[in-house]
Amino acid sequence: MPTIHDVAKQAGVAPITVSRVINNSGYVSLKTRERVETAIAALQYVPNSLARSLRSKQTKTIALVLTDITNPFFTTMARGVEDIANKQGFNVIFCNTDESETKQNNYLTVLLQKQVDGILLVPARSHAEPIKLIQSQGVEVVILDRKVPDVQVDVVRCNSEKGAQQLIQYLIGLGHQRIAILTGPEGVSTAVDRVTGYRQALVEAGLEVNDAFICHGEFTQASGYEMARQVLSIVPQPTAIFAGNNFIALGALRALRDANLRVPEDMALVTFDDLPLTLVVDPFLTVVAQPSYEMGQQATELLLARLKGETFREHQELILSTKIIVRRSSGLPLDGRQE
Amino acid sequence: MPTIHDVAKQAGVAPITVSRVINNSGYVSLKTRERVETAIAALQYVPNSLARSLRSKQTKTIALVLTDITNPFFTTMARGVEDIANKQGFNVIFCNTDESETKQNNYLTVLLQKQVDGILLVPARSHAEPIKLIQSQGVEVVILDRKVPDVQVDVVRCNSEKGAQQLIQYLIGLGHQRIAILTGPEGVSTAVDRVTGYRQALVEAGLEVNDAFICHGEFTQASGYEMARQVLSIVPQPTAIFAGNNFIALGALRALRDANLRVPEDMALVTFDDLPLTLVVDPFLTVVAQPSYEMGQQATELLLARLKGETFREHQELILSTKIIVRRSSGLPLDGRQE
DNA sequence: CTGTTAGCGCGTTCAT
DNA sequence: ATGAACGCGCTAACAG
Repeated sequence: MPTIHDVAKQAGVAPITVSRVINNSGYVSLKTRERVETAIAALQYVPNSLARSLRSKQTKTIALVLTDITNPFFTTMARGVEDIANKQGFNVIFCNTDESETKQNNYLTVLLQKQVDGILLVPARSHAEPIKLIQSQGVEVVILDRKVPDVQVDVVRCNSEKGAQQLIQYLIGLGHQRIAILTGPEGVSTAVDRVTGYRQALVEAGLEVNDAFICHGEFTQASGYEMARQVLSIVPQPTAIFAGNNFIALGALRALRDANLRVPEDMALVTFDDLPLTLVVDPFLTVVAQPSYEMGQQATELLLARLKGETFREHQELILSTKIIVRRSSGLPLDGRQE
Repeated sequence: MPTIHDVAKQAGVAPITVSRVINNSGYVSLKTRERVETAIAALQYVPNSLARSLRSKQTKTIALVLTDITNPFFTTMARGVEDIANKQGFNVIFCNTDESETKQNNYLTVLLQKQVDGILLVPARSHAEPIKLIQSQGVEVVILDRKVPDVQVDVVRCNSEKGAQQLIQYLIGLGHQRIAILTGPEGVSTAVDRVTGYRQALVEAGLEVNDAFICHGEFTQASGYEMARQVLSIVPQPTAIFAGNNFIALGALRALRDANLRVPEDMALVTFDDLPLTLVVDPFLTVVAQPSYEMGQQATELLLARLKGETFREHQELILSTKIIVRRSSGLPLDGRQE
């Protein structure tokens, strides 16, 4: 492959001049520029960004490390990240950890070796060490979607506690008293916070909290299915189910269908996170929607601002607001039902 | 950040010795190795893979360039790629082109600059140039899912023509005579091939091909919705709809629901590609399933074999077989219907 | 506006 | 079993 030297020789200039043309840096006369560009085209020259980055100390690349690339919540977030990054001349590397901290840490190591300028991290677990590792290498990092204790770092997320609380308040308002919650692992902040919000809503309404109605599993359809079966076996059954994310909701929906329970007539179902496929799922789901695209955008802007040298700023926690979207799956007030 | 020199100094050895320890290459005495490893840990040394790759001429990284990262068909494929690549010590960079050739070509340029060892490409359009560009830079490439004319290259895909033909044969067997096909852009081989298979099945059954029943759009829900509305306005209406991919099927399903048509009682619906969410979609869809995970695996193995120097082999086209999965959406034989 | 010098961090080559 | 010298391809810093 041709190098910058070959181009320089062909154009009859010094390598640095070629460099200036490529990067639009410094002064180059129009005539020289044209000769260089001709040579570049003739040789099909492609700059080696490894060499460039080694010298310039920046890769113009950031990474987004997320936990489930099959979930539209995260792919939408990824779009937000990519759009902002590209606009500012940065490339994005996507890494999928499958909610595994081991996979996550392997990726982080690779990314540090590759000298990415910054990392956007949806942490698989609430541990500070991986974040501190990144920071110790002088690489900027912003945490997305979840919070992590005991570490100074920028965070962009939504308020899971409040979102859950409001959703449960809504269900209580419809007359529900036995509400089950099916959510993610205990080591993940969003899963835990949603339970906290759930408890608060019940307590403030003077309702009893039944621990059997609180299920921790995975943020997957399969786990949602299992957890739903589990709570359905409780006597007396809940009258409503709150799914901790969109995939859990889909799994729960299947379990309800298999149990010949109609939604919402026999069981109300609500969830966190909207799904693009939500409009083919019957019944349409009542959800707490999080602005995932904006979360990606904001986190990226924060990261890039730091890369531009705004390191003097305090670390900040940006909390975006959620929105309840009421659709059919939450049903009508219970008193209106004929049982 | 510490470099290999810092580690060497700390351990009282030459940099090259540290290199040997890191890469497990050459002879290093156990004692020296231990001293070096202690120094690495103490300094929190992370090797710079830019420098390493610049020197060694390989990045141990391949890229997967695909057209829609929100589609489970492709994310499943991505898993297949990643699993094989990681097993062989390679990292994977994922790039999403949104079916845009412009985006695709931008990514290809970036990837070549980053000196990836190989590229797996789901081409956005049937043009040979992007592929020839990659090859001209001495980078290995394998084409996935779609075929491209006028270029010598490895391809891993399914037989869209045959899959479509079989599916339509099945519908004809049920008694359908007016079947509409809603598929992707005319510039994409899979979209075109599915139409070809559709035509063949009709012709061989002695049925007339009505061009109004052939719709090209995008491989998206929105486009599926629009195309479905369009064919529903034709008099006489089709009795069955064949969606060119899973997202088109979901869009069509919504359109049918909005038009108060029941599936399959009023209209049969079949599609290419299975969906993990298929089990929450009502009714369950009859599909031609493609082994997307295996496609990713096979393509990666082919690519890595080439990277290991098996360049002498002829370029090959690997065609994996599809499978018809009959579920409820295709309905019963038409004669059995009461109309 | 253009060029010279030097070096980013690492691994290949050859020597000891 | 270990090390010295060199260069991968590029650009920062300085000179002119």
